[in-house]
Amino acid sequence: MMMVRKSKGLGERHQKILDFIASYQREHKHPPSIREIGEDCDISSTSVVNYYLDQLEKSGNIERDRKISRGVRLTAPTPMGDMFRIPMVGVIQAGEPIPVPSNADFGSFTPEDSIEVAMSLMPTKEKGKELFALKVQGESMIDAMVNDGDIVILRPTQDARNGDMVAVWLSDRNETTLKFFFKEKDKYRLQPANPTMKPIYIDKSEALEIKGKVVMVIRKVERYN
Amino acid sequence: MMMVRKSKGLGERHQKILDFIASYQREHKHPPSIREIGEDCDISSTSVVNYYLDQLEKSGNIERDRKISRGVRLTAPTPMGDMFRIPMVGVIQAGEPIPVPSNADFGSFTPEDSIEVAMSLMPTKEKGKELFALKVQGESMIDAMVNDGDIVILRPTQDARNGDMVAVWLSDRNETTLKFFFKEKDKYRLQPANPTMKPIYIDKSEALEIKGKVVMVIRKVERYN
DNA sequence: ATAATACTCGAACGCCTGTTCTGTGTCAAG
DNA sequence: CTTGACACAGAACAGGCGTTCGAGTATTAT
Repeated sequence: MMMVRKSKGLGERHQKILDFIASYQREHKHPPSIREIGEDCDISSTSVVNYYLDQLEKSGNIERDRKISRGVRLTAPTPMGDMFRIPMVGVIQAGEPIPVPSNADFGSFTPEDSIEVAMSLMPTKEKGKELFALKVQGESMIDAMVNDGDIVILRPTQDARNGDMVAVWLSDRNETTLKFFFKEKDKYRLQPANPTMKPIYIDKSEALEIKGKVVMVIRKVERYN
Repeated sequence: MMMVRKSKGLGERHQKILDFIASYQREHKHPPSIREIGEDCDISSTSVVNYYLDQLEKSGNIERDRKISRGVRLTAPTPMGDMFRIPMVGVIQAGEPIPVPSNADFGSFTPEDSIEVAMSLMPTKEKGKELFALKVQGESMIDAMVNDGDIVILRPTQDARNGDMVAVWLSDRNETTLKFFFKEKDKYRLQPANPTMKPIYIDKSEALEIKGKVVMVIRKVERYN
């Protein structure tokens, strides 16, 4: 017959250490040292703290940077810092060209004119790319299911694959629009996102400038606050 | 005549240090040491790094925990921890009721079934509230400018003010819908977000269950990645 | 020119911290 | 009883790290 001393994987000691790391991190903005953990959890020896820390690492509750001071960090509750800052470079509306930022602009973003998006929300490996955001002005994009005030996040590009939602400038028509892009035999098909609406066709002779690929749309439904 | 050596507040050296701290933090999950900064920025003396760090602290670009190893952290680009974790409790579609989570559910969110939203994106003081997210299934919400696959974030509530976008369950019609809510003299007007579409009117005798107020809509336009 | 300021270097000091090793007591299995 | 895994203490070691000081050089103002 075999009896376990502590119920299962995590004993009371483990939990207390976990809690302490979390609260310490919140308060000090950086992780505690082994000795600080020991002090709080009434462990007089650093080796014992190390002992538990090893277990917590094996069980996946924490990560450790060995040899490095205060190299403990919680795994689960702290995926933080994983936010993406995207510069808000202007507005997008039917009658105006799309303001695509130059590469130089990406370095000097102004915190006020940018939005933050959690990385976990980002489509796969769109992360790390140069993205920019535009605020939709007017109701000219409703056929793309994008409303006035919405924020569209795009990645600058000149070409698109079939099925991509792109922002295009139709210089012949002097118009900016958001559509799904399909290249067909002798023309381009620009399909509205709203399935009840019909596509428009652009002859390949017509000027069609793809400005970017839409990565995300964010709609804040706040009202007079 | 007065010439400034470096353009304004931040010189090239300052900027490089700032950039390095940011990239190091991303890669190592913890801040660099003074010596590591010096190595990267071609500064041979730790005192010089300290010299610049002091300036960056005074100018408010970084925060320092003196005496503590790797106690540098960016202030501006790292308002981190300011993310909101919202439980994804299910799907919303025309033919199905809305799964509103019980209060107890909010505590035990599963990281996998939740999304993170930067607080700066949140409508004013929606922060700290109990919010939940639903994934839109089907194209039945297109009249609300919400497409298949979109994520709607709502705040549970039973009543709405005029102009709020609400998620309602019309039990008489056995239908879930997202509409702008207006209370009129003898009936409710449910206005589609798409301005080209007509509102529907619900008599006050009909059952109209408001399940929540829409706070945000997020559309990820990723395609087969 | 001269002085003040900004910037840079190198080295040494000393604390902080993670690591490791030895030793003790408990408890259950053989 | 012996064995061994487990939980813990204490001490010592070695390296990492922030701090400080003394000194030198360039740039700018007076």
